[in-house]
Amino acid sequence: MDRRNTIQRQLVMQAVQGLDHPDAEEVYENVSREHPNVSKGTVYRNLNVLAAQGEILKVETGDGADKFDFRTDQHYHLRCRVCGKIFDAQMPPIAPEQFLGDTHGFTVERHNLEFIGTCSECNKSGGQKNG
Amino acid sequence: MDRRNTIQRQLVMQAVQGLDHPDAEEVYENVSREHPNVSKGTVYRNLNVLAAQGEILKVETGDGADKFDFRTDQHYHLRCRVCGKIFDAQMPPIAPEQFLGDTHGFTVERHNLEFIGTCSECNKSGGQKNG
DNA sequence: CTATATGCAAACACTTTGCAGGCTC
DNA sequence: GAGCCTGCAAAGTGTTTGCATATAG
Repeated sequence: MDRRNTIQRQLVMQAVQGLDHPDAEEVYENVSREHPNVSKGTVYRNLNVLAAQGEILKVETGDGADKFDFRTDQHYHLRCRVCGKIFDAQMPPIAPEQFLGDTHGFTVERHNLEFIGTCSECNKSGGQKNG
Repeated sequence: MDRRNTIQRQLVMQAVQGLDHPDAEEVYENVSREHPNVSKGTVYRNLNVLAAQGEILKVETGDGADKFDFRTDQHYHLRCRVCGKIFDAQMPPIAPEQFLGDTHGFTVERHNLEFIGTCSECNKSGGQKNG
């Protein structure tokens, strides 16, 4: 766990902070713009390192590529099922564990709550998709 | 949308009903046991058709392969971050939308709530993993 | 009969990894 | 200067798809 503060790591961190729920590809493009020599493998590795350290959040949507979030406090997301974009939900953290019955030995560590639907952009363009 | 009730489709449906949150691979193995000629592509296609028709539920965990669920009523899952298995949560459906503020034009259609942690099996074997 | 479904294999999207050399501390 | 980190490219995992043929309705 003896981590080093490489240029590449800093660039990846800055990209995540400067973008809105980017995926690895978007982070790579953003970093590449100024530093074309940084490889995609390094971007993936650093995203994982930063997420493991808790400095960023990996958002596994199960719908295409994973997204990354500079907000690490407990919060929830809206996910558009048409374009896949993620938005922060305006909603306070809840304690759903209080409604949870017997878990049969399962130890709950955290929870995810996501709202699925269509974003305002996709609503406009009438872009529908089965769902 | 003129669907046909093929043997393969029925076999896939039965496999999902007979297994506990299987992924496509498990469904394929289960079907193959008695019908080795059924191809994996057909299993994937039918899982998607059945999910689109609402006869089964596709559970996108973002952690490895998608899982499938014969329960289609609103309910929640516990997901083990060590072995990836999914369990039904003992918890009534909630209406989190009532806590949700301005969505800026995003139309919410449904929500997912999942609890992440370690299952009783993995607790026993002391199988830890970063998390 | 005809459109939907199948089997097969190749292609796909996203992510991880082995290796030799480079850089941080 | 020890060992984490990088760039590159290849490999890995899970899923979709093009095509010719088969089959449900």
